[in-house]
Amino acid sequence: MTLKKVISGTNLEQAKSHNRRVVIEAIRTNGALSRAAIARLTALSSQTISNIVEELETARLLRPEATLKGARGQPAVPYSINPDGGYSIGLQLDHQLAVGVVTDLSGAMRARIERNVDQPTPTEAMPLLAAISSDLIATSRLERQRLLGIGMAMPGPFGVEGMTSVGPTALPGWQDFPVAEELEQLTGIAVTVENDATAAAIGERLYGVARKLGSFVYLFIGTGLGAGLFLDGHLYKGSRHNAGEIGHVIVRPGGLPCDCGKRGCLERYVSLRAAYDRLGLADPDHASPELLEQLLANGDSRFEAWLAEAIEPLRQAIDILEMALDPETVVLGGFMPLPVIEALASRLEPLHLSVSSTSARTTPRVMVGAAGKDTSVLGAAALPIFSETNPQFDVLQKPVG
Amino acid sequence: MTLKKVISGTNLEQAKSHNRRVVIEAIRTNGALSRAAIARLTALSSQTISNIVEELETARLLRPEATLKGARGQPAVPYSINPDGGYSIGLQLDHQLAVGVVTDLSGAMRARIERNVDQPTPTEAMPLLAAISSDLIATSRLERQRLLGIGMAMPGPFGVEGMTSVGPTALPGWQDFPVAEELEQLTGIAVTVENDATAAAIGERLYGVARKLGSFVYLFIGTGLGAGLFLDGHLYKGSRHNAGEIGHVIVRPGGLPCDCGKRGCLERYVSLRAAYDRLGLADPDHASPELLEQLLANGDSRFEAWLAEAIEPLRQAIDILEMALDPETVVLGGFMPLPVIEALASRLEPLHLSVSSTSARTTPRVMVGAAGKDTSVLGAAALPIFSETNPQFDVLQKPVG
DNA sequence: CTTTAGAAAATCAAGTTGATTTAATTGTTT
DNA sequence: AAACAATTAAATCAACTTGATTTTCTAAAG
Repeated sequence: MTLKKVISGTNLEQAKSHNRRVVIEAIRTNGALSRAAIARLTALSSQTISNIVEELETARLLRPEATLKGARGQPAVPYSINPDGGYSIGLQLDHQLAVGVVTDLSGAMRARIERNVDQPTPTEAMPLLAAISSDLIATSRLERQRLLGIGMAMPGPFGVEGMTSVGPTALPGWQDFPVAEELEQLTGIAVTVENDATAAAIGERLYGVARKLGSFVYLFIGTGLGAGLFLDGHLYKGSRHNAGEIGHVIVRPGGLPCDCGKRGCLERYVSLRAAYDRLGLADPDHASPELLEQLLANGDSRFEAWLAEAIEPLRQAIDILEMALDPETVVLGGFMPLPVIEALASRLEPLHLSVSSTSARTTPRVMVGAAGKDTSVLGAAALPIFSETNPQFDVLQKPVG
Repeated sequence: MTLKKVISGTNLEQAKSHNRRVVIEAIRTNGALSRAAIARLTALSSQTISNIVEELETARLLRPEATLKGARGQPAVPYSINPDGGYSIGLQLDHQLAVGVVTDLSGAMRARIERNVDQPTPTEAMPLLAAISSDLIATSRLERQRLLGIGMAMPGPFGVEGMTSVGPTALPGWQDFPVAEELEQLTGIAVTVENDATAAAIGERLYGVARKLGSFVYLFIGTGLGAGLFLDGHLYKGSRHNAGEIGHVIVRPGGLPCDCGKRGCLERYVSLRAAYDRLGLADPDHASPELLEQLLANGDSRFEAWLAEAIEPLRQAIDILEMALDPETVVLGGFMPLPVIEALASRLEPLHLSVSSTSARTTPRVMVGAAGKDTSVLGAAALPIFSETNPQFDVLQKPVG
């Protein structure tokens, strides 16, 4: 009989690792904090916090700010995240563009490289991505041992026959390609791969509008449509890494045919591709988001028609996410230009009645993401930082085997 | 400035509590295990396991089974969950019925009480529920100090204006009533309240078909329709306790009008109430699920028509849940009689293409729940047991304040 | 204006808890 | 008898807690 892998036990070492993360998280969400304040927030003793803060300071992850005077008692020394404590590389691959960035611990962009591609296959893209990475390391002259890893974002879903590689919103040829392993091989750096929506969600959680939220959904409007799910303080990726792939949910039974074989899929109405199609572009495979921004600015009537038609499916998407997941908020973003996102957002009201329609809300039901068009690369860069610093259940688990 | 409550730190005490739960969980999912086997599974040292097992044995939560011979080495003593180690009371309230049960640690029902009600208000129901509880304690003569708590299941959603108390699928008058607090007051026992779908999910996870699953969705077909979400080993309840309330998701834009004000809501097609309505019953408020079972057995043509019409919306519900959450499986159950659930399940194929349609599956996409018509009370009884024994992130957190 | 009490932050040193390590013992199979 | 697996016991170790102490400031009293 083979035994089921089970949640594993923990020990002091794991506990300490957790506590270290808790301290970082407390400072990240609240800004600079004194040792005493951290102790109160985390329910740990001030002595313990003192030890951890000292450790994190010598590791250069935290740095002291100017001593606070003006209150009674001994003046407090606030500590904040040291931007130079670590760096991360973010990569993003997409139908027409490969982008790479370096960010520091504060999420600030330190370098950026962009290369045009055209429906890249793995054989074409992998060397390019490796090259971008080494160029980034070279030009930003960052200390190699302070590099936390490479995070990569690409369109999902992953590994679904008849969906992953079919149709204009999917990247062809990547169906079962082991991106992370290959890129790790090529670069010698640890690689995390997520779909663009998940990456964007992490970005917003670490540095954007979702900084203080425990549960939210990032609705990513790109070539297709997907959602990144952050639930109860944890990233939820699904049992096969495809949670949030709601682009192919049916919102119009019998509606527009989709390449996946179904009719009336959400992303046939709300996505870059849906807009290009509605505009009747001659070469939708090479249209760019900037075009849409222009058309919006010009008040183009066909684009306005698309907007009007996209609103109700978008409302339904939000409705589905709210009803299924009861998040604190839904964040809108993606490759769709910010002005277009804002135009969509401003026309959403009245939203459908849902479990989110309660008067006792602290956050709006829908927010627009903070990171703009680089949301997905910046989010990708946030992935290694997130996995190194976020308090999560896994950290408590002893590695098994 | 008020500081954001943050994830709190941990210490040895919390770690031990976690490890105790891990041991119980290992035995629950795998059946009787020797100390050495537990040590291997949990990555804890055999000494640690020895200590914990001894402790749990004296607490009567575990009991030794017959020594295993036939292998090399010293014969192992397998330990299993001691059914008499604890008891739990499950309550379920609904439009026409109040049910209470006592279960032991193995989930076996030890007593059951049923009372008819009619659209009960809180003032009517609370004393009744308290009476059921004390009757259960008296008749089953259980040791009071081994009673882990009361779990209660009732239809959701909770506290949503214009939805919670509106329409035939909702219980009127409970909008903001503090059920748990009141019942705790009346009985002097700790009370957990969840919606029926969530309770059923926990039941299936502890004792049913979902015993070994890390992520699954329980689709509860009752008077209305809701889903219980078990994701990555944790119950996900949503930011306002209303996750999974997908009954009011729109599956037919412009379809049948719903009391919530929208049109084409899922539960207008798939629910007991939807079936009653489709049959044109004179008094749908007092129809019973057994009627549907009879009609199915008789091959009633109007009921067959409902079945046929319900399939596609049900497919869509499954599609939505699969795409949004990528679970290992979707479990069907609820107040709908088992033969009807099975009839629905057997007609589902072909399911929609989704992220679940991969050939590399270990579980079927759709399963029928094991607990039958008492699924929701039994699940309710499982709630206190779950919260006492399941390894979860919260356990590691030091209580703050 | 000076002094002093009070408060908050940070540190120190000893104490506690619970997992790990190491070694010994037991009982079975080959 | 030798090998092997399960269990037990004692000693050790890592990390958090506790309580006393020190530091440094503000505010009130004299």
